[in-house]
Amino acid sequence: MEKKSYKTVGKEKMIRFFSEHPDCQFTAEELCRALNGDGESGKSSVYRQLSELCRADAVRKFRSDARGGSVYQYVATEGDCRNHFHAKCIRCGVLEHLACGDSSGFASHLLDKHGFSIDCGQSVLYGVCRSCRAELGRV
Amino acid sequence: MEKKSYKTVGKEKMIRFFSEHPDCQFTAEELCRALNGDGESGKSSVYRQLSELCRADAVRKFRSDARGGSVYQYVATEGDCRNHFHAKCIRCGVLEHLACGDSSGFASHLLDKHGFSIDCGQSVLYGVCRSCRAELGRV
DNA sequence: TTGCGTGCAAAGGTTTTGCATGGCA
DNA sequence: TGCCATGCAAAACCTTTGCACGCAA
Repeated sequence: MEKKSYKTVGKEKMIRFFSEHPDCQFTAEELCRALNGDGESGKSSVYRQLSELCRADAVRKFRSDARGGSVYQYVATEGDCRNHFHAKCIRCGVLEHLACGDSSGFASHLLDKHGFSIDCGQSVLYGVCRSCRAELGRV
Repeated sequence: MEKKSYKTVGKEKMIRFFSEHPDCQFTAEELCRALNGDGESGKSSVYRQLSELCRADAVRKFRSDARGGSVYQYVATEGDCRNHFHAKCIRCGVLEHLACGDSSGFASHLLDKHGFSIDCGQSVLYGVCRSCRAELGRV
């Protein structure tokens, strides 16, 4: 049994914002600010829209290890991101899609040798990206 | 500049409790109960001890996906864990240390080909472990 | 008109912080 | 004796829930 759903400006604004920033992660508060101007109004609506989008697999929720909250990211091409790892720079925040052979090879190795079936969508590697390493001189 | 540190019974009890349960994860509330008998006294001390142990890399903090809290797990071999990946089962919570050649090989590949310097300590791969896959039948 | 979406406020849970007291060195 | 660790309470924080109103269909 499907539930009815109305098309509202709030929902559309969130989906548009997400689709315009496919590789970025946002906290709920950042989304409130981006969608409503100030940061106070409409928190509950943002949370309700987010949980609905998560249920529909259009957005993925990550628990941010840094601080107590969560971050949300658009799932642009659904099937795609499920099959490769992601590396997130802890300095500039960029998210890189590791869609290369070695990435999937490593996943196969984990499954074959360790019996571990990785959920790539949830698995984010943290480190420092190339350009930030250049800025820092050396890591 | 090092900070002084006193050896107290509270700290010792926590470290002993953790070392007696090396592969288990506990919420802050569970630790309060285990260390103090009841569940109410000494919450703040438990949190302070935990954050100190996390800073010392003796305990690792994971955000529990179920509800808003975190779980804490003892890190048996301290320095080692900085040089290999970890895979955490999203079903049973077990943490596997991927201290094999392919693991470090993948890290080298990320550095050489993608310019990405991974911080293994922060990078946890999420998936389903061997025994849970067996229980589930198939994944 | 129906009932879903919204905004506001309040509640819920987890973690942090302030402050006075107690205990280690 | 100095100062770190503790316990308690209060605050901060993120998220969920209740309720009345507005708006889509």
